[in-house]
Amino acid sequence: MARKQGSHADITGPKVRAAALKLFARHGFAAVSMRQIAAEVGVQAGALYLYTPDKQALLFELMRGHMEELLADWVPPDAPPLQQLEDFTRHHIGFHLERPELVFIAYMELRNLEVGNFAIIEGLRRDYEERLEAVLRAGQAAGDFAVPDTKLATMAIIAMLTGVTTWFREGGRLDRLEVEAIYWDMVRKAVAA
Amino acid sequence: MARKQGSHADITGPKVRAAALKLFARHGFAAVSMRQIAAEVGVQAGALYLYTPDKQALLFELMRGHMEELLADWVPPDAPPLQQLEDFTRHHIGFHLERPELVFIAYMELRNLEVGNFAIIEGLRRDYEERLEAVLRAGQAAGDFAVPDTKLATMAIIAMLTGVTTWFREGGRLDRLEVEAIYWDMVRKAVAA
DNA sequence: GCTTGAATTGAACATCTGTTCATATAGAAT
DNA sequence: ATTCTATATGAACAGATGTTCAATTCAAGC
Repeated sequence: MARKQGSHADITGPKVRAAALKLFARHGFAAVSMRQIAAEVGVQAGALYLYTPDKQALLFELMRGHMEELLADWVPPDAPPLQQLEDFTRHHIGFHLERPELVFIAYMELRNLEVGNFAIIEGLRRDYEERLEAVLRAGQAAGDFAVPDTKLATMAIIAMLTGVTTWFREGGRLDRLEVEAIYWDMVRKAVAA
Repeated sequence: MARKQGSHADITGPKVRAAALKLFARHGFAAVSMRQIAAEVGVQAGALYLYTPDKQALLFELMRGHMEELLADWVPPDAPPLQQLEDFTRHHIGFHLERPELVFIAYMELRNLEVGNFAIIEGLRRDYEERLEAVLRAGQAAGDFAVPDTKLATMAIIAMLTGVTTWFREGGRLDRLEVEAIYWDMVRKAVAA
């Protein structure tokens, strides 16, 4: 029987995830203690275990949620490969710039996942890469692209685009749309026939 | 007065750095204890402090050595910008593939550096980026390249090239020279006039 | 054979780790 | 007013943490 408005569970739960996100991104999973997360939430360490079975699950759920949102948020539009690639490029940059902390965690904390959890995240990542590679293969088959190796091109493009999160600062010299345009220019030329 | 051959200091010192390198790369700086490093060396934890003032210095010296070697190992050849860029591309990939553990640490453990150490490593990294950007600017001025923004192109190229270390496996489908050639093809086209 | 001193041990330090659980609190439902 | 229960506390657990240092080892130089 759920409590009504007075209940704190609906508030504390998200706060725990938000605190873990912030602190893991800032200091790294291994360097953050459950007591630090609890302090950020404004609660004692023991209370965290009402919202997560353990510390590992806190990390895993952040990463799983991120990857599943990424996969749910982009499907290739019904358009020629070149336009699909532009859509992918702009979406990848935009999506990642909106979630710098999750991106950081998803790329840096893979080695702190237990083997089973790692396999799941790796699988989701491969699904995402596969979507881009399918676009490149289609464009290659259609003669729109000249990509000597679609697998390498996939990895190269994703690494290049994700790198934006390492230097982009809101309010800096360029806004997101300008960055998207410049990167799309480079991607387009890199795969051009 | 240094001991002669029987001395262990000349052997244990490098072993300590090698053990730290291996374990930091595998599990992350924060997740590795001094006792684990000592066990890897075959020594007790206390003995490590004959070779490093503390754990932080162990990390910092690994990163500093890596960045300084990188900077010492590549200077632009006396050649046109296009050829300088090819040389940079191939060298960056080759250098990084030869040191996967150091690369991993240099990119993942920045947040575990104390502020002063962080500033030093960041400075070295900027020096390296500046070298690539100078090549791009020269090529742009000469009309060889059409780069809308040399700073962004610098970051994009470095991210793309460094990404190779995340998937490359020795003995895989492609060898280093093939990878270098494919990446050079993409870089060349991405900046082409 | 004795002395010297670099190299190493192993115990000790105060503090922190993730997790559990009996107990307390306080708002909602009766 | 009383009961109920979701929510939270705070102490306890067994062990790990980085670092220090007196005591030990043992080969080199005399």
